[in-house]
Amino acid sequence: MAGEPKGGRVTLADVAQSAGVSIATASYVVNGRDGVGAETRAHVLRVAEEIGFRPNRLASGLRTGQSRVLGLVLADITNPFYPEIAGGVIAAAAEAGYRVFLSHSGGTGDLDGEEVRTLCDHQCAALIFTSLLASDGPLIADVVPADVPLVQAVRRASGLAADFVGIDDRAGAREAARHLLELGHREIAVLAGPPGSSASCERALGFRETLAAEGLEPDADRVVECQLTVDAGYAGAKRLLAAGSRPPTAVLCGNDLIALGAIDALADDGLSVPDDVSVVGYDDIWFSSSRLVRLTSVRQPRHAMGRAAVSLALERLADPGIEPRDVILPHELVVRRTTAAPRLQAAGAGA
Amino acid sequence: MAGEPKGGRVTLADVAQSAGVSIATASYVVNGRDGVGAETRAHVLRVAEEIGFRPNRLASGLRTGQSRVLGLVLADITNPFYPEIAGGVIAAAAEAGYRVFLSHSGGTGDLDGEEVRTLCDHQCAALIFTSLLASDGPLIADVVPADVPLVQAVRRASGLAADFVGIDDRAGAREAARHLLELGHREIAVLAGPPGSSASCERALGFRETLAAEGLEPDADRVVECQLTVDAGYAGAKRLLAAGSRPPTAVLCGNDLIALGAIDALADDGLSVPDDVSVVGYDDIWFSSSRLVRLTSVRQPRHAMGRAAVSLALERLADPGIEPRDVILPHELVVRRTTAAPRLQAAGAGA
DNA sequence: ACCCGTTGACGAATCGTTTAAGGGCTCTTA
DNA sequence: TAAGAGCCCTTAAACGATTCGTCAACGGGT
Repeated sequence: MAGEPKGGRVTLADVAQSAGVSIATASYVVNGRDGVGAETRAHVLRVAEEIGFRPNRLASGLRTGQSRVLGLVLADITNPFYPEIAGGVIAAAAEAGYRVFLSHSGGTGDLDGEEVRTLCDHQCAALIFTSLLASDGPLIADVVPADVPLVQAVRRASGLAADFVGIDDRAGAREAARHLLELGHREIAVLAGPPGSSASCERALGFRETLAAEGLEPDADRVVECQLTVDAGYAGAKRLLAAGSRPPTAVLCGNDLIALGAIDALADDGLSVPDDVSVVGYDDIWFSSSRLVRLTSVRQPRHAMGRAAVSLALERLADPGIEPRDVILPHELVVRRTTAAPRLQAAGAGA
Repeated sequence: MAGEPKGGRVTLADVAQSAGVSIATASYVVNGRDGVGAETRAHVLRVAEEIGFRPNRLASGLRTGQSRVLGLVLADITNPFYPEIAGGVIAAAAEAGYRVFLSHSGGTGDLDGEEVRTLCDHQCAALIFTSLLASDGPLIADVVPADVPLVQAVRRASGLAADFVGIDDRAGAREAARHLLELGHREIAVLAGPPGSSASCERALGFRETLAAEGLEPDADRVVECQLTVDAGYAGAKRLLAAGSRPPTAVLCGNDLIALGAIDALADDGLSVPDDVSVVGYDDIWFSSSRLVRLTSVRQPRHAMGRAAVSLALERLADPGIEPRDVILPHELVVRRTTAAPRLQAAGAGA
């Protein structure tokens, strides 16, 4: 009955012809613009439906310069933290009629300029970066057109005035450290994330300033920097155990993956968690709440962060003039089974 | 020095003008087509670089009808299995100069037609679905234009003649079941995935036919179907324990998330794994290899599956005529610490 | 009866790229 | 030297949608 006239897909021109109106009118109708009579509108809509019209987003994007597409750059897609952010981004984008391009910048998180450039070639309306490194700031400015809004999620690059969504990493870290102090720990090590990541820096800072306030600034071999992976956490913890004369009674970790690796390493050395050593993670990935793990960690509202990033992007798109904003979402220290008071002999040994 | 002539971005026309050639020539050059003199070519390339030309993929896509974009639909982005497939897809796509749109169809995995339609509106060159349900087949045919190649990964929909990439789920399941049999288990329960998923069905079939071959077809209350999540696995295992007069000595699970939930539930009931009950998962998500878990599971080559899906899509794009193909990748039963021989009293009780 | 404001619809230019068709050159060859 | 063959390059017409400016028709006010 109602087939496409040509071999290809149904275009606005087909709708216009079938409905006996001009292409312009058809366009106004399908876009819900006014200036079209109610009758005509209804008729065109019905015809469009009948012949199976679907707008070509390439064409409309070309004409308007607005592609209803967001670019999302994740650092490490295998870290469960990021897919959940992506979930929030995709959901919020879909609600606003946007689609999202997913990119990932390899494990280390440093940005491939060409990768981002090709993303921009598709005329993304805005770009959302999780996991920028400090050094990515200048690069990005070169690589993405000035009129494309940028949103930084989780981490921020230095020298980049762009909207940001995240949590107060330092405050979260302070709470984590204070939790250990309150349990009575005094021999506390830090398995920090890489210094290029602003979030890792803030966390490390929060850990250390809280310990320092108690006169507990840890010495150099009690602070190890490592990548944000299980393997790196394992290796880092091994290094920690090899270096100190005595193992720490607690470890503050830059994220949950490090914490997981550390727990493995401790177990390898016959140290049990939390009886011998307490471990605190950061991010509270879903895994951490499993009964097998029960990791004490600092929870980030991952899904909400993704949604907020989209809001920031769309708002800036609507009004490019506004000042860059920071959206700081609430975090929460979730205490589970990997932290406990230190053993008596260890706690009393200092005197 | 070299700035854009207009306020907007640098177009091919700008390159042509700056280089003193026609737009057509500029186009031939940037696309690496021949029929352009070596000198001219070099000159145009230099100019393009200098003034910062970047092709507008919307325009080229509109013109050619080919958008160098792949659509990827994942069921559950929080299941670590899928992001790794996505990683493979994105990597392979990038190598071929394609970008990928990421979509996810909510936890249950049933497809939202409108979601897929809007994906197609962006003129995706091909679509890759992980996690189709049986009932999605007819829907998809209605929803995506006939000239867009479809690739099914992991699962397949019934009545959809499209390329497929996955593993031999039934064979993997048979190996898992045989592993338990060889350990001496006779009281084996199954926590199967939802029947709408072809992969879950195949696995359940593989489990059951292997048990049946030993005369061990489990009775109805030893087979529970549940969604592919930790929570569902937990609930399913609870149901299992409540139903049977005696707990099984082993449980075969539809995927690792179910297995994780089951382990939690067993622990809740004071049953230890593997001493009281052995548990086998499926998928071998990265988590399962953690020392905290050490789940016996069937490994799927996730990254390779993503890459293979892209290959299938691009090959079909190049030659739409070829017959639908199945790419079956190798799987591997990975035996870890959640499976062991049954307790003596349990094993001997049957006689 | 005339003018004017309003409403509803349309024509045509435009976004940036690709590509078929064509047109000057130079060079070879008879 | 004229014709034919390449080689380079250009002209111009698409692709499918948006949108500005125009215009016909209609009704009401004077």
